[in-house]
Amino acid sequence: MDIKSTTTAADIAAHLRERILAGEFAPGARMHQVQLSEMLGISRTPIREALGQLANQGLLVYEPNRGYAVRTFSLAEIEAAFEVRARLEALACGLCARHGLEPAVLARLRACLALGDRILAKGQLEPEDLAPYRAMNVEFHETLLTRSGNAFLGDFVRQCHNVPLASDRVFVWEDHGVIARSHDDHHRILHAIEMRDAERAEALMREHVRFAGFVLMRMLSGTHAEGHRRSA
Amino acid sequence: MDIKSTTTAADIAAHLRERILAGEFAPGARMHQVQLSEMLGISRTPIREALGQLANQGLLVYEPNRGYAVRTFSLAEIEAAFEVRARLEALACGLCARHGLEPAVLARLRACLALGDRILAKGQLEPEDLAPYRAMNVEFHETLLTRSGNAFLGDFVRQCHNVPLASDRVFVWEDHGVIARSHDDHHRILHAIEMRDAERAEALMREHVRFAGFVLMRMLSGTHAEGHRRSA
DNA sequence: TCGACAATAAATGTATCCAAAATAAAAAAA
DNA sequence: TTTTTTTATTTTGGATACATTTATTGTCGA
Repeated sequence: MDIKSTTTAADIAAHLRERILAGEFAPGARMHQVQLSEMLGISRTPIREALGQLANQGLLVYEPNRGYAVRTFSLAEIEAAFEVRARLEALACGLCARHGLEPAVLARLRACLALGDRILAKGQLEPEDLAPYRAMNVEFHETLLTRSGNAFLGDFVRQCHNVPLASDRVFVWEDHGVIARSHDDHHRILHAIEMRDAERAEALMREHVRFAGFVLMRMLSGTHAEGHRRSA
Repeated sequence: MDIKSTTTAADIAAHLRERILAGEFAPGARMHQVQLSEMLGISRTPIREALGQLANQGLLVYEPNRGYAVRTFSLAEIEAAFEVRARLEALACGLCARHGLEPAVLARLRACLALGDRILAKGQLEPEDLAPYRAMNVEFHETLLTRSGNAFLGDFVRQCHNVPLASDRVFVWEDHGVIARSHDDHHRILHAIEMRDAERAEALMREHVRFAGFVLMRMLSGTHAEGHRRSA
């Protein structure tokens, strides 16, 4: 369970981050420094630095003289994270539409849409298609964030993105209808960007993220069945 | 130049943060660990932890094997920070209007407005009124952020708030007309919240912050001789 | 049996030491 | 003189040792 020999604090943080998001460290679990240092074969100093980074990224909580623990996110916090994401990704989208995107970037986004189309055209989501679709989805959103020209958006959205991942790992986006609807959003969003319609692109992305949040909340809470209204 | 004897890494980070925002460490300046440890009379270990925290908060930049340096913010980044702030504070404002605020909170906000009214009623901003007005302004915005019920908003906005402060020119809002207009915004914002008009509260706060950003950008991009360092 | 207090164990916080990398400086070659 | 190479110094990164705080547990007393 040791990591590669060239270990810097950032590497350790990334390593632990993966394992936390994978659910290997349960929410609320204490992150003992000596235990981790023995587990990874590294001294406590870089471990501490990595834990501090993760705490500042919001994945761990820290109490003085009591150490770090995996942060637990309430349902309300997950909802709050999606609310913020919706606004920030909408802003990124609007910025992209406003100042326009380079042809190469647009081509890459269109390629994302085409891949999603191919996967969804089967009418059913094969298990082996899940990872490619997720990667495509990440690239689509990340591209808009980075190409918005506003560096804060990406940083904050990534922090928000961790929240549901760290809370519970019992959700899979396997519902074909939900994904198809979400992917249709992508089409309309990119179209609005190409048309340089910032207002529309912004509104579409906001609802797109809010819809994802709604679906996730429904999966996590299990009972909320109230419909999610979408504006055209 | 030493700090209090009970020094934890968080204390050191706060201490350095103050001094960075006060302009004591110029943007781009390297933060030498041994130098800081001698300056503060503390060993390097907690210094390193504090620097890591500040870097994660976005006040410092870190390069492996080259250490930390005070981050420099371009004009575009300052503008970007205001753009994000505008959306996030608008969201906070809308949330407050949507779910309503407790009477005690509303009373506190009204007290803020009253204080601003008293200060502005003089027709001219006295130097001794600047600090109280600024404190009032901070309390007004912070209250809405914390009472929005969305913890991410406060965290992110505070990070954005550091950006213009960390630029090497910090300005005071000395123009009576600008402050009067800004304070009038406060009135209209609170009124919208009291009326539970979330849409309007959101739009007002968005424009309010954007206006502040616009004014600041004008000051920063114009002849920098007009600016005044923040007084201690 | 239950609670309070004390002693032990464990974990965190800090300081110091050593190694590796980077920067600066000095010497050698063109 | 300029460039390159080598050496020395500085600075950061990691490991270990010590101090302080917290948690656990065991004992005593009511």
